Amino acid sequence: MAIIPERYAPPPTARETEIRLVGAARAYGRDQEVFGQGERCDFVFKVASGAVRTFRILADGRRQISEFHLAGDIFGLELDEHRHTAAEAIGEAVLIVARRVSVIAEDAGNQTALWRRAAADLAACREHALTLGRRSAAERLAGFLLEFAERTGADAILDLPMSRQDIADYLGLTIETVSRTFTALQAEGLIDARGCRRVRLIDRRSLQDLCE
Amino acid sequence: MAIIPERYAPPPTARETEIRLVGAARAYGRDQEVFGQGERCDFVFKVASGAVRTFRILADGRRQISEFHLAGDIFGLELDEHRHTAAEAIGEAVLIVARRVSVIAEDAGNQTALWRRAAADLAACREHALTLGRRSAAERLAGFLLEFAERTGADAILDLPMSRQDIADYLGLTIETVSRTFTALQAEGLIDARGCRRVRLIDRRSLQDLCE
DNA sequence: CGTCGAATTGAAGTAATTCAAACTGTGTGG
DNA sequence: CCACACAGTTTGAATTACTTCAATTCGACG
Repeated sequence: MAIIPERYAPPPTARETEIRLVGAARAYGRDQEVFGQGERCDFVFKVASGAVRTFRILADGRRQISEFHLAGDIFGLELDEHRHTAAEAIGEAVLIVARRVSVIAEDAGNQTALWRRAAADLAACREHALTLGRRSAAERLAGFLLEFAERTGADAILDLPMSRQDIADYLGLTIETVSRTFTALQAEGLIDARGCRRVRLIDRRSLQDLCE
Repeated sequence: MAIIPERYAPPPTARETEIRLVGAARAYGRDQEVFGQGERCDFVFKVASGAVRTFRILADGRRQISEFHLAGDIFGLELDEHRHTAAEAIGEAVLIVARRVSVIAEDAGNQTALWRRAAADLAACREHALTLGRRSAAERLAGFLLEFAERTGADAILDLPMSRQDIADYLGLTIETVSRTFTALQAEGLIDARGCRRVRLIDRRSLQDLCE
């Protein structure tokens, strides 16, 4: 098949695409549940401030964090009637809460935005799957730090809102392995971990190389 | 916040949702590339017969298969201008090839279908991430066999189109571990592997229990 | 029946886990 | 203001699930 290039406007990047979402603000405390697995999904959320984790858990408690949601991110919109994932505030957080029906029952423009959002999340999830399936602990952590830096637009100093346990459950590792890997990256001079929530990226290029 | 249940029509399940897709049929041979990572994504595909793998690869060749696409499945629709994933026919396959623009530049109805498809894929990808991050080899393989059985509507006998290497790269394992795990599941009487492409599910309940 | 790629099996090695102890830093009460 | 408590983190030692490397064995096809 001849692949014939054709022109179309480059789509806006993931996080620029705006879904119209109107609702009330609500404050959540540390580790407070936003919604649980199996609940009806009648609401959609947008992070006004703070951070949220969405995750799936197995019966024996093993947890896989799907995503961390930071200020500006929309989350909690699922296809199914009931939730496949759960969500909790990581620290103090303020969320905009909107009715699901007000978001999905809209015009074609919003439908397109909806699709863009899902497609961007899907691409990110596939990248995450590659990390979980095929990368080493050091590669996972390096990738996580760079991803976080990019998302927050941080220069070199990162203030991580999440605990080591959260990072471990995001990266498919144990808390001990995450901790040891932080230590190792520091020993190699790639990062400077000043306190467990603050990290300075020293050698970004080497971190990048780690993730290929 | 009071969670007020509200009624809305249950959405059709993932694979029922039809995206209008018109295009020409094209035959692919074993392991033939459908598209590569980085290529422009001007086309969308639907499997008429056979099976396709989509995957991401790292610079050193490590591969993570994102999905297996079977008859009726649509794939290859990405948000970005360039492909983040690659696709290859697993065996002989016939695909319907449609222009991307003919799919995304449509009415609200199709936009909704587009979103449903992406949302369903996203839910599946998150489940996959849970598997890759948190499940053991036996749990992964049991889950894979059950997922395949459900998707193909097979009663007990499965005819797997993909090799052990494909399964390994889908499950984030090595080919040897997959092979050993097949042997182990057989030894425990959960499956009967008659030839490496044909599997009979004997104790579905126990397989289900393995995945929780 | 022989060939060749794919799959299985075996033995040794290793990255990450598990279990356990020590440390750190932050908030609290004396 | 210091000592204490405690939750989170780091470090250490032992274990293990999975990988790696190396032979076989299987099975499809000429």
